Amino acid sequence: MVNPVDRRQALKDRILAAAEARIVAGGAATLRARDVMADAGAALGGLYNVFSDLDDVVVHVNSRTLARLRAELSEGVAGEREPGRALRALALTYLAFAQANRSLWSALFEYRYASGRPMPDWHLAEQGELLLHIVEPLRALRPDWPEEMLALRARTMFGAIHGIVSTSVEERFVGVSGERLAVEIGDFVDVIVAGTIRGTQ
Amino acid sequence: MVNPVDRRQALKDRILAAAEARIVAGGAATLRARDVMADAGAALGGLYNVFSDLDDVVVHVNSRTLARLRAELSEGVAGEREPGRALRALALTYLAFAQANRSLWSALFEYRYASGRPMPDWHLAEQGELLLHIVEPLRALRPDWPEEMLALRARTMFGAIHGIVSTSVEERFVGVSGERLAVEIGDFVDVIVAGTIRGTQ
DNA sequence: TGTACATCAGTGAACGCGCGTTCACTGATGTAC
DNA sequence: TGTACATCAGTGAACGCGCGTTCACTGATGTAC
Repeated sequence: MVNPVDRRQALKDRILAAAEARIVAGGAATLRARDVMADAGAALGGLYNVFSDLDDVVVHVNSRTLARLRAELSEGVAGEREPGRALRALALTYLAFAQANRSLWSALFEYRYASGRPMPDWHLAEQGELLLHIVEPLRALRPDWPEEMLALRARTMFGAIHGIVSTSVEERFVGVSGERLAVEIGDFVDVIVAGTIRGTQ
Repeated sequence: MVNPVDRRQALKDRILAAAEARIVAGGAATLRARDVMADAGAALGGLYNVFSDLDDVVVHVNSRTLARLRAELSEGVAGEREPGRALRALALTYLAFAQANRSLWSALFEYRYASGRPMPDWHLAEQGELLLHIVEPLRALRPDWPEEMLALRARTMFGAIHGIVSTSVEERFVGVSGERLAVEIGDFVDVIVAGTIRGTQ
């Protein structure tokens, strides 16, 4: 009756949904194979039929989170014709996403494989595509820059905004209200943009 | 002959030195009580005579790392009378420290207690003092700002530089040579400083 | 100086348990004739 | 349509082990007399 490929996919989806809910509730570090499979309504061993191991499950959850983030970033800049405003919108959307998805966002950037294996290349490549969202408006701002320079500056901007956001999400140092932080990040981006336009090289 | 308080302190020091070396070699996540105590030349149980648990050892290593970092930051700005140059020096010193102490630096900012307990307050307070290094030149730049504003901006600057540095140290996205990164961060700080002087509020 | 006793830092074998992963089994589904 | 057989997704009890932490013990050191 039911296509076995569909059944398999359905199980995968249920596992990912369960794992995602568990990460939202308690963070990736406390994720347990037993809990996930119980929530997914399948036997423990079933996990290893459709994923290579528990780390693999987390990476796939991260991949989904990343896709959602990228979709929200695209939506966030939609309609911003002025590149400076687009960069501002990206940063603020990034902040809003991190605040609204604390645990999933942390898992995306802090989770490490057990035994120090590196993350799989396909997922690192996905993460790298985050920079494309920044490169575009940056190119509009500085059409004179070569591709390499654009990539480097996009990386720097991402790092800076990511750092400010994570300092806040992890509640390091003084607490700041969400609104005040948004203003702070907005001003910050404006300063960078002004400096980028002015800059000569 | 030997003062028991000294002996105790000597054991503590040996444990911290051993733990530090292990973290340097393999990161805090792979730190094992057995390895540390073997390296320290003492029995496994001895750890619990002088520290409350293994997490406690890591926090004390982090505390030492932080002290070294702060010392290097102080040294890095020494003699910089111009506040803009001082901020630049702080950022570049921070980068150099992170590059020269990858694992210890990661442990300092990424390590989490098992079972999700929060870090002890005394250590969070120590971390908070990092901001003081930034507040000082910032105040010289903008004597008109109230204390609160200085604290907020210091936090933002720290987050931004920390984010750029960690993006690099964790080797996320495109690789960049150390020298190129230093130039990038230097330029970045200059832009922020220029914007800070110009800014009105 | 010598003897008996008290203290307690230091020891390391043993405990305990959490948890990822395996694997022999089963039963539902599909296929051949 | 019916029967025998093959397949394989799905099962879950059991394995195995890594490792933090404990605790009854010991022996070196200090103290009293």
